[in-house]
Amino acid sequence: MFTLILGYNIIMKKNDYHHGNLKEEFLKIAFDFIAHNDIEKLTLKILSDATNTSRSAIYRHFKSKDALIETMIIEGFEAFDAAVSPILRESDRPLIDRFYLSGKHYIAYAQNHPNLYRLLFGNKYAHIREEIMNLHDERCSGFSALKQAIEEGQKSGIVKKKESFQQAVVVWSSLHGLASLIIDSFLDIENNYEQFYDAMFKSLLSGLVTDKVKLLSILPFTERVLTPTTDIS
Amino acid sequence: MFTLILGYNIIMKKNDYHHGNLKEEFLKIAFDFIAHNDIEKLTLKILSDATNTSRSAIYRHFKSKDALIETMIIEGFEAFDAAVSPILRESDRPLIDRFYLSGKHYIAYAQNHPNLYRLLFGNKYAHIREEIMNLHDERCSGFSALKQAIEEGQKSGIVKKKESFQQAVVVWSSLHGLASLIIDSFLDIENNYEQFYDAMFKSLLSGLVTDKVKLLSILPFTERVLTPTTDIS
DNA sequence: AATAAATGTAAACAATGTTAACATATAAAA
DNA sequence: TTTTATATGTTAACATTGTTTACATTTATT
Repeated sequence: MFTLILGYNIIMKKNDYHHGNLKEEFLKIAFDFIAHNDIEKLTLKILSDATNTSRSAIYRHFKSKDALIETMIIEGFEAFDAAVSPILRESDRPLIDRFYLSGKHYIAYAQNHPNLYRLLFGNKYAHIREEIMNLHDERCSGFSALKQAIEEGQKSGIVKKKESFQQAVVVWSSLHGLASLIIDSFLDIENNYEQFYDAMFKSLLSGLVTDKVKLLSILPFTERVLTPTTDIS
Repeated sequence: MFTLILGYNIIMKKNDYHHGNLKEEFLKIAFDFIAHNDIEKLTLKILSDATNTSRSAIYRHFKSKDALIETMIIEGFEAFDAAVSPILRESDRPLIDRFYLSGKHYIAYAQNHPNLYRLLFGNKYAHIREEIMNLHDERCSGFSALKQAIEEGQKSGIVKKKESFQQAVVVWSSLHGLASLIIDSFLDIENNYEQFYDAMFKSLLSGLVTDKVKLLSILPFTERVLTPTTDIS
């Protein structure tokens, strides 16, 4: 046992050997850290200090720092997916509403968890991400949910009958691009990103939807859900 | 003077003090390096080794590593801009062709210079980029060229009369997103990115262009320039 | 020719990820 | 229960990195 001093007062005593669940605690601290800091700033010292362990204790639970990051990426994708893709599968909701809402959740999640989003989709740990997943496996369920929703729209005559993979890439590119521009602060209108998303959604929709549906479905939906856009004509 | 040995032969003699133009040589080596390697792998040791100087020589020419990166960002944006935005200003070329070509150059430049693209638009050195430029100053001429081209289209009745800034953001987001997905290898069809770009361009166009132009201008242009898309209907 | 400025070097720092040798607590086997 | 193996923790040392300080040499200026 040793005495842990917090601030100026002796607060608690703590068994310094066999922490209990150090592995989970490392992960929790790491996720807490990137909630407010860039992933690049995360060091092993931060983790050992926060757990009152030695600098090499983490190597009993992760083979390397990269292995810790790998676990974070896996868990991160699960959390991201849970926030975005279930909406696409809500078959009782109108398809276009599902597109709109899941995209909105995509942007919102990126904005609320910028460091996690960069960890998942950025380049720094791409070598790790590439090892554990690709676009076509089931772990990337968000993309396949999008593709399936597009195919559902094709069957019901709402969506143009093109290659659904290509269509999904177009949609995803736009979302990823807007999310990236927002969180990497290219767009300085910070808390009003919705105007950009709505404008982008309208554009995407006009590219996706069949001509015969355009006049029927879009306009009522536009009035019902979208924020009004400034028409300067 | 000292003898520089390259390979097994004594090739040249070289004054080891006062190199001449070390600053430019550091930059050249750095740009050459990121042509084939990630910017994160660039170390000061690589630069000093390549110039046969000491590890601290670079501090006579740059205040810090970040200052070197800053210069690279400035010069990098100039090169990127020169490859993408002049097309938008070629007033003798049809506007839609200009949109199409400059976007294509955007994607191609990103694909051919992935590490430079990430340096310019990624998060790692965002703190440096933010210090030296923002979307609204003239150094970010690519964006304002896009915005101006959109406004030109509005005047001639081709482009919908909405907020041109918003429209430009939608276009840029899509390009940035697609470029990022390509260079961060989310799309494994490496050398056939054109199908994605063409699909995206069509989608963007249908969002930008006025209804009355849609049937007149797009279809001929589509047949003239775009690669045919697979229609699975 | 003397002096100042520019440009180079060498040596040392702290921070980082990592490993090796060692220590102790817990679980399993006797 | 005792013995032993395994899991988990510590300490000390490494090389690598960006950086600074003190010093050296070349070039430019007076």
